[in-house]
Amino acid sequence: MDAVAEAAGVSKGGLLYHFRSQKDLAVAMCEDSAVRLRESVIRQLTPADQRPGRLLRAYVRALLGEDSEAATAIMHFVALTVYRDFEEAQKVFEEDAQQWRNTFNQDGIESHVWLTVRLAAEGAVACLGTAYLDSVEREALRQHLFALSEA
Amino acid sequence: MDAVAEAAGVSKGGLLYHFRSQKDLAVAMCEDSAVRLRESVIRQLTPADQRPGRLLRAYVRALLGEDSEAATAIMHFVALTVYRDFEEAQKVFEEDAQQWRNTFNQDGIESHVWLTVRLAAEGAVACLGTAYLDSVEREALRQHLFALSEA
DNA sequence: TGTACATCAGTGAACGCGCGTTCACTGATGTAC
DNA sequence: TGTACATCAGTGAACGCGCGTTCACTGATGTAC
Repeated sequence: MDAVAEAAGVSKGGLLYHFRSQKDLAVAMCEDSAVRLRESVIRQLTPADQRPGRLLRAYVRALLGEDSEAATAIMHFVALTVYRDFEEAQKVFEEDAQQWRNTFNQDGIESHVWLTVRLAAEGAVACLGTAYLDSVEREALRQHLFALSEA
Repeated sequence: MDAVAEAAGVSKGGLLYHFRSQKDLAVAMCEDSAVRLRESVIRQLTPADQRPGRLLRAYVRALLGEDSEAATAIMHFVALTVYRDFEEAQKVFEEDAQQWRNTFNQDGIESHVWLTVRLAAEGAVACLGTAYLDSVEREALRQHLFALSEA
């Protein structure tokens, strides 16, 4: 709460005025991170690319692109992990998950392909900033995921 | 600390006798989860399978197999996420990461392939128990990752 | 146009509870003589 | 073989600090008359 209040430039009391409790704030943060990730992916859609898998490629760019975009993605996956056992947050994620399923199913590629590419990108995001994925591996993965999305 | 002490069948004081502080305990838990995952993967190695990618297939089985094995994997990836900014824990993970790189490089398949399959499996583990991956998708992914590991 | 009242978006001090940590103590086991 | 002392693996009560929450209060803005 201290950290969030400071980052928001508000007193702790002021923060609690907008969110009745820490749990409320947590749920709001989960919602926000989901929305931000969605917006980030949409920003990565390029009009030039209209082939099947264009959404998937935008997803990969959002997750494994420049660091500023990746930070958004990291936040969402950290939230998903940290609030894994927090019921109210899971409800938020359920809706988000269903939306993604729907949009990926309209992307024109087989579901086991987008599942693989998408989860590989997410696995990579979870490893960003850790010793499990260096920048060379990250770039190699990016290229291979683009290739897979064209099949 | 309460939860760990209770699970270990010891008083909180007794727990602190073995680990000088909560941080010490956290580092030990990270080490333990890394070791357990490694053991879990080794258990999944089958003598019948000597083709290239056999380690990768064992990895996929350990992460996406029966729930009892998957729980071990989940614990490791939750630890990696939760202690993302905890220096002492990252040192543990660095060594683990290097070991995995070495063993995968001896598995007889191209690095961008094992990177993709491995990260997809890890991404899936992170989603297990959440709304982002149901059991049908999990099984479809498993089969596709096996297929990719044969190429 | 001025006055009175209401609402809103906060402040910051105080509270109190949970939780990590400390500490004096204990019973069992080992060791020296 | 008995005695004295040391070490080990804990116990459980107490401590104290951090942190989420509450609350009385405030200044700015809006509204009714």
